Parts: sequence; structure tokens; C-alpha cells
Amino acid sequence: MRSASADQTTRERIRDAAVLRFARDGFGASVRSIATDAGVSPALVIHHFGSKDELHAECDEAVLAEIRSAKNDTIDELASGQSILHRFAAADEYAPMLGYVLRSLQDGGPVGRTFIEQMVEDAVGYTKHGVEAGLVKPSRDEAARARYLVLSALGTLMLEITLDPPEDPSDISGLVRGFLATSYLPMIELYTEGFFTTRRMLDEYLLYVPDPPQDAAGEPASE
Amino acid sequence: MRSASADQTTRERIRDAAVLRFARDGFGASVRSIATDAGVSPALVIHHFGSKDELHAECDEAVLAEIRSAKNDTIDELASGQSILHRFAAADEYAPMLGYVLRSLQDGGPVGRTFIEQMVEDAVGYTKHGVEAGLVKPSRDEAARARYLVLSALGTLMLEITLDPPEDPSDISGLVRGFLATSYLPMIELYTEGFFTTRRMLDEYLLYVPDPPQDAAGEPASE
DNA sequence: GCTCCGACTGAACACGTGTTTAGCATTAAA
DNA sequence: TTTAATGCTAAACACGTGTTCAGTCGGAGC
Repeated sequence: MRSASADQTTRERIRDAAVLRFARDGFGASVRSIATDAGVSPALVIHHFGSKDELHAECDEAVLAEIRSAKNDTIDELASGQSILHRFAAADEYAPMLGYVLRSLQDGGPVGRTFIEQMVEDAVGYTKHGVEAGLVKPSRDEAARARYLVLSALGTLMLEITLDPPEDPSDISGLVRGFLATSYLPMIELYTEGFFTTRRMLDEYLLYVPDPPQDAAGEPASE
Repeated sequence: MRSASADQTTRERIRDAAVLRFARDGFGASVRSIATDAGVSPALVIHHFGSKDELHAECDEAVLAEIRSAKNDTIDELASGQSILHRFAAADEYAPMLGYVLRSLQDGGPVGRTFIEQMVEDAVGYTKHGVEAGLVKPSRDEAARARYLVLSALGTLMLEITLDPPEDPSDISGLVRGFLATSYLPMIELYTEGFFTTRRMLDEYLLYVPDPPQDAAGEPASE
């Protein structure tokens, strides 16, 4: 057996090539293109993974594993204050992984879903920490707020990217920087000063919906 | 585009069927499926439109025209206060159109782009109105804020939908209602109370980026 | 009557896809 | 050396796609 390049298994080489192509072109990328990238025949891809779907699933697993380890590495990096997005801009090494996550988010795949879940979980912790430190205002529903903050940040980023795709999609750092360049000011303005001058909207809503979901971490998983 | 398929041209019937199928299944929907929906042979679709791409383009035009007219109809409906999203929840008649817009947003197509442009333009007007009426705080960059508000609202909605696709995608009203059910509280909370208790983040940013882009109606960074 | 023309269709074409098959080449075991 | 197994490939298969082509149908104008 000849393992052509470095210390990687051919199987791993194929998987990594797939992650990259999926990140770049979306999950519609052909098996043939992945095989070419890996310097291998299309048949070998199937031989190793059984089918394209199973290859996709294995890429999902690999990316999730990488996310988990990256999460442990930078567990307390955004201790206080820093936008959750700065985490991206800091790490170009995670570029393919993040491209993959964005694609999976766009596709509604499992990676996107569990990625969001993890970020929401993190956000709950961070906001709780911030509230206790007196830096962040408390919310009537911390879980809902954390989820909204994550969805809003990532959704805005995704929308901006799809509407105005960058020339080099692998440059996640520059991509996020560009996003922050146009959106950071209105974002922190909103986050520190709010938008309305009156409490009317909020009070009216609280009047209409009389149940403050007091429970802290309980997420009712409603659809 | 309301008609019982009686007095419509076959060409229009095909176009409307295409808009619906594109909205439901995305732009990967096959010409054959569209032809079947319109009760027509695939060849006729090509015969009338030349190619699938031209059909797509014509659907774009039709939807944009409808948006323009719908905009004139409800020009001042969200005069003050109402979330921009409530406009959707009110109008089930626009369901196919909105589904199409969401698909086009997801695809980065021209419809999505000009739709965003129009909404941003509207948002500029509304926020200006709100500021003058004393209901909305002024921003250091009104244009950037309007853009951010639109992108954030639509991006969050899109993300929620793709991550948790509804059983009936044509029920835009229920779809938006479901979205608001989980996101409205954190949203207006954020919009009326803000998130941070300190002005530190904002002031630091304003210190780093010393150019107030043109018409800053707000107070400059203090301390 | 006739021709002409446009709407319309069934069948095919060209192509890209994921996948299968048969077999080659190399290595490890017997 | 023989045998088996494994990594790997070229070629083909089955299928879905957008599109083309030859031709039918039906009505309007002569």
C-alpha cells in the first residue's frame, strides 16, 4: 500500500477534501470533484464510504469533533465583552470548518443544528456570567435571549455572505471582519443604547403575554 | 397573481406554477415538475421561455413587480411601533411571493438583493420618522443601522426556518407567528432596554474608529 | 377548399450525477 | 511460489436533468 502524501490515510485525505469542497461549493459538490481534489478515482470514494450520503455524515462527525476540541481550547476566550463573532475573526485555522458550518447552517443539516445548540449553550453561560458581573442586563427569559442572540448574529452574517459573496470564501477572517465593519457599530449601539425611547412596546407585550418563563435553563423545545 | 387558472394564458399559468414550485422546493425544482403542476409538457415550458434560466428570470421579475405593488398598497401600514415582521404575519395572500423571496434570499439571487434594498430603504424612512417623533433613539449611522435591522430580522427568520423547517411552508403567517413566539420577547427587550449596562464597548469602538459617517444626529461618545 | 402559423406533445438527445463491476497491482500470509 | 486480500482504477450502468426535434392539432386568413 502506498500512502501517497504525508502521514494521512487515503481515507482521511478523501474526507478532508470532501469537507473542503463541501465548504466551498455546498453539499451539491460532486463526488468526482472531491475525488479529483484528493487525487483519487471517484470509485474509491464510494469504496471507502459506501455512498455520498455516508461521506457527508462522516464529514459532519469530523467537523463536529473538531468544533468540540476547538471549543475546549478556547473555552473562556470571550470571557467578557468581546462579541461572539470576534472568536471567528481570530482563528483562520478554523476556516474550512467554519465554511462547512455555514454551509450546514444554510442547508439545515445536523451540523448546523448542533453547532447552534452549542453556541446557545455557551451564550447562556456567558450572559449569566455577564449578568452576575453586572455588565449585562438581566432578561425575562435568559434562554430565549441567548438563542435569539446567537440566531441573530449568525443569521445576519449568513445573509450578508449569501447576498454579497466574498471573492475568497476561505478567508473567514476577512469575511467576518468585513461583516463587522458594516454591522458592528449598529450592533453595539443597539446593545448598549437600545432602539426605542419608550417602554411601551415591551410593556404592552408583557401585558398580553402574562407568563414570564421564570425557569432558568428549561428550554421547552417548541416548534 | 390571483386567478383560478381559467382566463389565464398558458404562459402565465406556467410562470405562476414555477413561482410556486420554486418557492416550495427551491430553484433546483425540475422543469418537469413545473410542467406537471401547470398541466403541460416540459417541452412547452422551454418553448415559451427558451430555457429554465430565462423562466427563473421571468419569475424574478414577476415577483418583484408584485412586491412593488404590494408595497404601494401597504405603504404606511407599519407607521409606528409595529415590528417589520408583523407585516408578513398579516398577509397570507403574499405567501407564495414571500416563500419565493426567502428562497431567493437563501440563494443570493437578484430578487433577494433588491428585496433587501427596498426593505432597507423603507427602514431608513421609518426610523427617521420614529426619531423625529421621539420614539426611536438616533443613531450615529442611520443607514448602517437600518441595514443592520433588516438583515438581522430577516437573517434570524431565515436561520430559524432552515434549522427548523415547518410542516407547511406555504403557511407564512403561522411561520412568522411561530418565529415571533420565540423571538419577540428577547427582541423588544433588546430594543427597549439594550443588552449591556456599560457604555464601555461602544465608547471603545468609537475611540478606535474616529470617523462619524456623515449625518450623526446622536451625541458623540462621552467619557 | 386550401395554406399557414402558433400552441402543443412524445420521444429522443446530450450530459452530469451517484454507483457498480470487473479487473489490475501490490503486499502479506501460507 | 502460490494464495488471498487490499488499495485502487477504468469503464460502464442507471437515472435525472435541461433541451431539441419531428410532428400533430386547431383555428384564422385566403
